[in-house]
Amino acid sequence: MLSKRQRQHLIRDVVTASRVGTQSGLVRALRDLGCDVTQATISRDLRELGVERKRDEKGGFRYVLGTAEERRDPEVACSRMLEEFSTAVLAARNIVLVKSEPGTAPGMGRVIDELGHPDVLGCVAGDDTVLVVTTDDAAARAVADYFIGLGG
Amino acid sequence: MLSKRQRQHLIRDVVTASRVGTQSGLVRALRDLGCDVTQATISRDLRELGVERKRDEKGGFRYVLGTAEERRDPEVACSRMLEEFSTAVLAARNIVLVKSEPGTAPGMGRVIDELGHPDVLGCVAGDDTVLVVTTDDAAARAVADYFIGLGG
DNA sequence: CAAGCGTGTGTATGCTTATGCAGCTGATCA
DNA sequence: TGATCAGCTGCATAAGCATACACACGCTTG
Repeated sequence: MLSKRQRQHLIRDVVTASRVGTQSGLVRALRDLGCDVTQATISRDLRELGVERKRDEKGGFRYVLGTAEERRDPEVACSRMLEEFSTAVLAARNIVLVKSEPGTAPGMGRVIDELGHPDVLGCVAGDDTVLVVTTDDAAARAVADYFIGLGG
Repeated sequence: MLSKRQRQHLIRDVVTASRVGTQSGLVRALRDLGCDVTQATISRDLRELGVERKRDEKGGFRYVLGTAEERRDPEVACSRMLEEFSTAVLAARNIVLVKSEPGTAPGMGRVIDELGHPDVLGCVAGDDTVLVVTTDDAAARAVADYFIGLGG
């Protein structure tokens, strides 16, 4: 008998590697890998792992690992993104410019949108720059400071 | 009897505004709003709308609108958003202004971004307005016409 | 008009997932 | 040691969702 932790790890692997879309399918897959367990347990495991069931492109179902972003508080997500990828945060007039590693700006823009910050009107992400438009000049400075505080 | 389109619009509203987590709950909510329909139809509607069922923070379920990038065809997504939520599309210089129902602009902006239209440099979404910046004046007119064709 | 087709819907039902309950196991503590 | 408790699991079943089928309606075409 595998431990709960091992089993859940296995579930992650199976879900990542194959296209299983039902819990009974998962039960079978796990049995083939030497882990005998029932659907009820799988149900609870999937919940604990944050695995989601989505439609795939052909209309069938598929379990997928929840993305990091979906699991987190938006502010935490934003904080991590800023810590990891931002290279500069500047305020200019009512615009905040967030410079980031090449290719990371769209994701950065997304988490910034997710924040739902009241002073942020919206943002435009290029490849390595996010332009955040705020309500006014003071708001831009405040938002920039906020981003810097978050890890930018 | 409401049209399918109206009903689906209503479903979006209900899903956005309240925390309904079952299809029968949705059936009740819609009945209260004067739309009599069965669970089977809701099931099909949710699929067509790309609505997802997720755990909320307290362990219960909740339906949520899928994000733009999770939908298959960006043009279809954009078209739906425009049809349902836009109230005006205007071109001014190299800017296209898309006016929309209050609160819908951020979503609208996202699907417009998703389009990856070559003449669109980026956009900024407020609460009920999306500002789309295009390469030049002619592009703005072309893009505005394109949006109008899509259902704006 | 009639036939044929596509779309939308409800009904009934099957499929899938969630969960109450009880039993087991291992840890802790007096 | 025995009592107690928490965590994990399976079983049985409830809750919830998807869909095959049949029918109705509107459109098109000959």
